[in-house]
Amino acid sequence: MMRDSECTLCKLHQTTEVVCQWGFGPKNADVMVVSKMPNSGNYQSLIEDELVNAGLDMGRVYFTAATKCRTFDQDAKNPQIKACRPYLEEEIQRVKPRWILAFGNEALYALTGHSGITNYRGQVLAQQEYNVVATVAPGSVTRNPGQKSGWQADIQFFVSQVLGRPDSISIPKISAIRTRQQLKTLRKLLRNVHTISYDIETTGDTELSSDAAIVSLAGTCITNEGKEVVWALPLYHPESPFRNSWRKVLKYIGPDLVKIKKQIAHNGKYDAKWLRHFDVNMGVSFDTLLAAHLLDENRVKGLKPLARILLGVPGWAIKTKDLLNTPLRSVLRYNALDTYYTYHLYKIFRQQLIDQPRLLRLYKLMIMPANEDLIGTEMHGIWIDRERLDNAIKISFDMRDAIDEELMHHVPEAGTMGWPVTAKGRPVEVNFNASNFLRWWLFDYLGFPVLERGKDKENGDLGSPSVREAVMLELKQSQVDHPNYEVIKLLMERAKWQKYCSTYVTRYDALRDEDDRIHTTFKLFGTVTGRLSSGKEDAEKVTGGKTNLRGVNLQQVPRDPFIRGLFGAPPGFTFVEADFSQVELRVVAFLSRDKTMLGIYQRGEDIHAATASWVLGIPQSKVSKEDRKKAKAVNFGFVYGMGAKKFVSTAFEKYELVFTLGEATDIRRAFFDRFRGLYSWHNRQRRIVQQYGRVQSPIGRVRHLPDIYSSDQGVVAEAERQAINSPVQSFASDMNLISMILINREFVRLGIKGQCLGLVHDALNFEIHNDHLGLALPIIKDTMENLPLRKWFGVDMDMPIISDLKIGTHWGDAKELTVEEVYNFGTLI
DNA sequence: AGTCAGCGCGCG
DNA sequence: AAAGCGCGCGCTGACT
Repeated sequence: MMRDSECTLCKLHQTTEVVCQWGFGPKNADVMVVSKMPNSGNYQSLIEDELVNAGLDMGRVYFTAATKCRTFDQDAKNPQIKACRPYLEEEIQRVKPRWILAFGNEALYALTGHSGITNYRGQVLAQQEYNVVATVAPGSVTRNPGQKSGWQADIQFFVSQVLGRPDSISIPKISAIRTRQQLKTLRKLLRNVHTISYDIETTGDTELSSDAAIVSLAGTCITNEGKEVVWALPLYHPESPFRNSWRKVLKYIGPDLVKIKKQIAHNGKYDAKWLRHFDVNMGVSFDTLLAAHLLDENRVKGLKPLARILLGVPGWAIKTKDLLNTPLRSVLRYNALDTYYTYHLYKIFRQQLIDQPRLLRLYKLMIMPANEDLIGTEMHGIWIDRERLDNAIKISFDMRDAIDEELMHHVPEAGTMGWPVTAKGRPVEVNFNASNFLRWWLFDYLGFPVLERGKDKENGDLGSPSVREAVMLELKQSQVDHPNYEVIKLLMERAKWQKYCSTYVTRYDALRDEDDRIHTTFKLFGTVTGRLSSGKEDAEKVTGGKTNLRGVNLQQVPRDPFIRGLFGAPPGFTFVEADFSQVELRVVAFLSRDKTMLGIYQRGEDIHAATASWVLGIPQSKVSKEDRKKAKAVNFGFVYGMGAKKFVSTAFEKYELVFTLGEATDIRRAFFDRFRGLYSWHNRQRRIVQQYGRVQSPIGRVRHLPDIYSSDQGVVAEAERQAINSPVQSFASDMNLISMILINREFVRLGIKGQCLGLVHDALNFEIHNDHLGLALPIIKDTMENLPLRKWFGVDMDMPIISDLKIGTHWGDAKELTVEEVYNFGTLI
């Protein structure tokens, strides 16, 4: 196959200026660079500079493209990439490169068939006759400068692979513990070390499943004489000499293991939970993942990419999903290298933290103590009322099925004209979820108007008609006279029950342990602002798998008492929710120094009620709960940079309120007239992020915003809004985290039987023994309202902070306590 | 049977 | 010219 300037294999030839442009470079090159399309001068020199900097000789590089047509303004979609592949294959056959560097998703797809550049970048993807390393496209780096450092690291990695450079850290000698004698020696060693970096390999998804076992345990130890020793201990692996006695072996070395002063791990909460489950009370005094995140919240945090980028070591991955069928030798080597590289990352991150004392303080005072507390929270779990759950499951399914039955009356016979078919040509099943069937039925068959569409398809077709809630709401208001009007109302009601069935009640049931508790994972590295995220352990994220999934998101339990009322405290205990009142807006007032806002809080008023009374023109005493909720959307939206247009849509979608664009513009203007200080604060944040490329919360948590240097105005504006929001969201959630730590400490000190069950951004949930409520409630409230911010961080919070407490047998029906009740609980009952 | 992207919606 | 911020996850349909 030769270059064909008349090529019509795909539609791109219709719109391109150059059809089928061949690559260039020496015909015997052993390195090939493949990008999205024949590169423009700018990108070409950007790439060449990077490669030369990394030490690659351009004389051995051939440059070409995934699709051979020049298509500046449009992306080539997968069908077009496929159509163009023969040309690329022909080129590869001729040049015969050993190494190929792929830029962007299109090149990745053309070379490997994978898509999803963020998942595949920066690693060797071995193909038949050559190796591929992929990274993001140069265009995406200029658009999002935040990607630049990762992009450079990928290119450096590629070049070091091509050149076969010696690794900067040599692979250590690993002692495999295979005999009783060696086990004894290991125990002796453990008694003589002050630092260990440790890691385990496990059988399954969760330590709570009945067949859970630890396959191997490894460590990198530093002896009191300063010697590094790397060892790996086989446990449950089939080839392990300790296969049948692995728990005894663990028990044998456990006491010496836990006594080691410095315990380092990467995402150690995971390992610590497993070890504690098997009675080895291991801790984490330095977590390299958490350090990496605190130092740069945007970076990749996996051990492998960190080791690649910072230590320059080659990959050492094995298939961790199938450890029991992997030779023991490989498992032990893998396990040991994890600990060895973790130890070296520790040395780097420790130094970086020492160089940034504010971050070091956050790390020592907040991050690591919180990590320890969360181990307890996750292992303890949250109690779910089984009787209520059984009932809720029944009702949810009954309601949904009853609605389905109603809806079926409006469904014609299968195979009616136009009824959608599967790829194989069979008629699809009736499906009232957002499916092809529903779209056909609603818009074609029943004839409701299409109000909104999703993104256009890859082949250029129009996007599918949207059936999202806002669209249904619009139909509900505008189609009253439609003969099938009731279908709309039924579908909206159905969506709620369907979500309950699929996402909540059945999940809760599947995840409940034998003590009716649900365990989730709280990530301290899940968000760029420092909030926690909640859900599954990364290791347990298996797509398609329906069984044995641990972790539900405890931060998105619907407020509907029907669902929230399922969670609670077991008999003898009380559920307590402690909520920071309007904390983000208090922080906004604190940071912006806006006089009106400061006044509202200093007078002890409620800002949402104040806004509601102001917008509606009624006295604050007449503001209803609903009005206040609406005002909340106004406050948060405008404070964080929402425009009038977005305000119109959220007001309708969330509250069914109709504003014209003009009215919204007026409200927005009036809002900033009222809170003038917000203007200058917004501008200040913009200046700071423009100048430094980052912003900080009052206690020093950093948000890096390299996108501020983008050439795209939209991207810049986004970074500016993030610069406004981040310090607020970050500070508010850190206040919550610090509260948890201090409350736990106080509980321990006073022997209070109380357990923190989790954090929901600006709220803490507890389960407290009934006998200790009188003592615990004031501790919770006092701690949250009087955080040692001045002592710990030199921050003077001249702003009243209020914590509202609710108690009940269940989360969903917890009742708010008055201040009086909080402080006199013991005597009031 | 597993993987992936897009959509949509739960929470703060 | 216009632009709220921060998350996790279930379902569908296309693909391998």
